[in-house]
Amino acid sequence: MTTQSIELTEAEWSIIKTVWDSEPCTAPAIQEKLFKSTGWHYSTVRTLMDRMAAKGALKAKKEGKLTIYSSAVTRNEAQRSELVYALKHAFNGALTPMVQCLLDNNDLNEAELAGLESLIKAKKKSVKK
Amino acid sequence: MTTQSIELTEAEWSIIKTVWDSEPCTAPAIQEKLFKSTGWHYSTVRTLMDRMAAKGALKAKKEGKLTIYSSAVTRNEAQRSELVYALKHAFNGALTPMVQCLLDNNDLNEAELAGLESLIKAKKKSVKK
DNA sequence: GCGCATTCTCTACAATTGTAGATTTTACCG
DNA sequence: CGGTAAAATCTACAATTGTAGAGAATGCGC
Repeated sequence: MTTQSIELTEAEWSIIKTVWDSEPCTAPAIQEKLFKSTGWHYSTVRTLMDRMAAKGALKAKKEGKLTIYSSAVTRNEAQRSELVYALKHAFNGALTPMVQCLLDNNDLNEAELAGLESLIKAKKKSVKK
Repeated sequence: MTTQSIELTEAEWSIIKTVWDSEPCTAPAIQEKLFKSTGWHYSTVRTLMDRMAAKGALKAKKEGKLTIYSSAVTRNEAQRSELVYALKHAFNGALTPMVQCLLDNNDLNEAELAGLESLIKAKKKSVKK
């Protein structure tokens, strides 16, 4: 299994997040949804989407005159790639310092911390098993 | 305080990590240290370092014919920027899912999980206070 | 003072990324 | 059928990123 890891650029993240929320979809639909936040015109969105299809982040299928897009990577895969990138480059692959940095730079309230704690507890259980 | 957040590219990460380990330093020194892993020639490293100085990631100071470089951002600041980037783009700013993804995609042993747990416990204490 | 090694400076160039205009095609409505 | 709106195609272009060569400057050792 070639865990092919697709790196997304900033603009591509905007696109794919919108696609995830409404796939299958057309470029005009994505453009419209993104216009308010980005101001991107149709050709911009379209170019981005075609490039993403070319690099395997989206799938494109022609249906009459329309091109229907859907995602080719799941949200989880994309998130994982992003984290792997950060982990490798910024933290030399060491996860604990990464979590440390996360905790130190976001002020979480007690409830959130408790939430994280139980995530870890759950994980411990599944590891032990 | 304008928390100016410097985004580093992949190549720039390699450079700045080497600089952190030996600053103040010269470009030839960095080039030599990186040659084995990257194969980069002097001009490549030099160009990267000058661009980084231009964008505020490094400081450069002329000393006779030599240019002495040092970092303009700390490791921690750079790490934080990288995480903020991932957090914003991939996780819409939600930290818990990010940690979840981290846990799910790296197989940690019990000891590491215990380590994370105590990080969180410690954080909880400092929040409460 | 001269040559040699070291370092610097300047320029270059291809690939990727962000952004979009101009023109063409398509298909539905009247 | 013919006009119009929607969508597509094609081309473009500036900025950034990765990569480096060619030639100039500097300064040390003899």
